[in-house]
Amino acid sequence: MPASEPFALSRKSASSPEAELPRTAPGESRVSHKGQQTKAAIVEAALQLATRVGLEGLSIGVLAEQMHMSKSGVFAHFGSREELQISVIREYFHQFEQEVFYPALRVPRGLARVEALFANWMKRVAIEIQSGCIFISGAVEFDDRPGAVRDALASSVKTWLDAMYRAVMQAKEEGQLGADADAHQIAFEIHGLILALHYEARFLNTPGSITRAHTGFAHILARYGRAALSVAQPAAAAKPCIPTHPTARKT
Amino acid sequence: MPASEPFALSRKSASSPEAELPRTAPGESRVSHKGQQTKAAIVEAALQLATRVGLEGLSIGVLAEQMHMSKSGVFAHFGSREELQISVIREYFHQFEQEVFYPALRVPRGLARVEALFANWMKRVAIEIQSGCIFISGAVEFDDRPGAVRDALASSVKTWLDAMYRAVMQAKEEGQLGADADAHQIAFEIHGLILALHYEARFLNTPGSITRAHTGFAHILARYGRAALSVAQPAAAAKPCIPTHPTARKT
DNA sequence: TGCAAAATAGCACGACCGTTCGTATTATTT
DNA sequence: AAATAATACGAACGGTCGTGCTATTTTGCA
Repeated sequence: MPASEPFALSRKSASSPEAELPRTAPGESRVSHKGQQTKAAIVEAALQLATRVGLEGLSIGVLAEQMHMSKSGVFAHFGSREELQISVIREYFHQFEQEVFYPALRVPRGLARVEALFANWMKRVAIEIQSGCIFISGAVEFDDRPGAVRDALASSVKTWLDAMYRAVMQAKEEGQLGADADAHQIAFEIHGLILALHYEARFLNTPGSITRAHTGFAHILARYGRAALSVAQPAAAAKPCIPTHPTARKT
Repeated sequence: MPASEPFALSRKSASSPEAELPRTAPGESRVSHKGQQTKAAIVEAALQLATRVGLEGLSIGVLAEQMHMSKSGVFAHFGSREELQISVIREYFHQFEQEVFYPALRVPRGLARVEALFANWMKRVAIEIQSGCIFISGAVEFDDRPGAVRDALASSVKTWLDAMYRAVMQAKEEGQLGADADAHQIAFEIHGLILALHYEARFLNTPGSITRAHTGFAHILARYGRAALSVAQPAAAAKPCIPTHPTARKT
């Protein structure tokens, strides 16, 4: 199981809105699920650890003592450090999917969905200003290091960026963006806003970064068609549909 | 010598256009300069190494064997790994200054200088797509790790970003940008373009990234005032004044 | 309840790390 | 030329890391 291709996000159907615990429902129930439980717990702890210290800084020893387990006990679940790192990436991608991508699918395709995707993305990054983001730290750690980890990382990121691109493309097809709009260019500029936000807010502690990212997004939309109203209405977000709205945030 | 504050870039005067070798001219000529020579050579090699593996990946052992020296011999020049890392940051900042900042000062202040700064910055990042950039990797490695290294890194980056901001501010003061232009916002968006270029070109190998960064910059300028002509003329750059011009590059 | 299998612990290994220390080899000055 | 300081070396220390073994415990099913 080379674990390279992405795990979903390309399949629009994707019914399951919430499926956390190990599958106990269907046919196969042979082996004990105790192992899968603790493995899931380990991955969860590893993800939390990796967001702070990076995938490279992720150490089995530290992870073990945090889990109140022995090093070898933790190690046995993965067989190698690489496999642990890949499991973390897979888990992170899954959370990203659930928090950012799927909720935006409930918004009609077009500009509204693009705005929902961005709003959800921003919401996540705003949290990651404290914790860190392994898609960003991982890119730096593995940009010169070929291997399975880099492949899993790159394919995950590409899958997400491509989803963003497709949403922009749909908005263009629906005539909401003007025929001259370059969807790849737009996706690139949006990506830049997210990266600048992460850099300036997390590393430099520059105040007002969140607002600037939102403003930058409005600028991008304002360049094409009559997207005037969209500037003030970032559209629906995740579950609780928090009224949280930008244009004035602390950090 | 805590080595925290930036090293120049804030002083506009800054006569010396080229001062490489140790100062043998003025009064103090006391100690031998053999040590300083090899130390400079070590720092140079360390910088080259750090751009590829990061400041955290920089190992004294590897550096030593690359210099055909013993570990302790290399170590003695710095006294600690931290001091080595800080020396690397200082050297990188100095090179950045020479290649990006000072050449743009020979261009008249205003929009032209902003374009020159960006053009020079892009030229450097285009090279760093292969080698890496310690301002970017360092931000990821030290965003959660307080200390002297982080301080040196952050102050260097801030100094440069502030220089960019001041250039935009001057363009605004000269009426070339429109009174509604937010200089901080513009600097933020430019920073995002550079970061997106680095991410997509270096990590994802996305073709066309360089062109997209240039296009994004043109979009930013086009939003304010009648900067139509400026889109096609990125202005003077470094020494050789290479005719290199964007709008069509491979990577 | 008993038993195979899965899960975990314990231990040791080799590799690499930054750092220290005593000493030898140079360079520079007197 | 002798005296002295600056450089460099080599070996070793304590530490952390991932990983490979072999026991031991725990789990789930008959």
